[in-house]
Amino acid sequence: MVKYSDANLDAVFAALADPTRRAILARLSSGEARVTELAQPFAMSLPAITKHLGVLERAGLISREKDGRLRRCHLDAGPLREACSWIEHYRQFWETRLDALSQYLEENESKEESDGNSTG
Amino acid sequence: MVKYSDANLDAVFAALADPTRRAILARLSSGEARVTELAQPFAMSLPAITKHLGVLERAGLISREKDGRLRRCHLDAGPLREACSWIEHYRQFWETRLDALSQYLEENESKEESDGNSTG
DNA sequence: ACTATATTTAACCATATGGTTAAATATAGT
DNA sequence: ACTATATTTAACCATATGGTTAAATATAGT
Repeated sequence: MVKYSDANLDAVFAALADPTRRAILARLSSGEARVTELAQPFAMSLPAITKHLGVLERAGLISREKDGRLRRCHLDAGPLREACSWIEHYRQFWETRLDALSQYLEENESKEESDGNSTG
Repeated sequence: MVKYSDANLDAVFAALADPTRRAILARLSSGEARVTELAQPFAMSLPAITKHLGVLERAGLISREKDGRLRRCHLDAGPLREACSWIEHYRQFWETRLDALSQYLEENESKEESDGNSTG
């Protein structure tokens, strides 16, 4: 029953393709924050953050609410639903280990814990 | 227990941000295909497709196997796992309807079917 | 060897992206 | 009104992206 547009997916995935923006979303997942608060952890100018917020807002992932001279930003996770459902479609392909890479990663993850094998 | 690099997520999400590339992945999910086969549905030159395949390959989402003068491409869904798990992290935010947008969309979806309310 | 087919590479172009600094805007506090 | 603070806008820059056409490369088929 999905009726979202492809264009929306474009914007959402593009927004997620930047580590600064993912970090901003992560931050907002623990509650709303003002722009300066969001900017604080980054070695980047405020205008750069404003731009990132613009990208996130256009993707529908956050909204900004004016509150006096500051703007409170909060997470709008809605669009992540369609992104998730797009990716989920491929779940079988990494879960059933149809691809070698996934298998390789699996093995390495286990090795990290146990490491009892002298395969090398 | 995720240990993937951020850079990898960047590449994966960026790769997914293009409708042509998502369509290519969709196509490959029903079995491997040659470059010309993949190119066929698109009103776009072959070199453009080659570039898209390059982006997908660099993101680890496909691999190309040389087979005579043609190249068989196949899906490597592995990297989608981390992308999925990143997004899944936010699942609560759209499922518990903490955000107004998600709620709004929900309502509109139901309204499409029932439409018995005269709330306006 | 020659020709056709499959694909990539090179060179180019327009636009988008991610950053900067300086200036503008809006509100809060006096 | 003046000053400080929060944020955005404008102008700019370098690089990335997504496309093009023309040429190169590799293999298949004769």
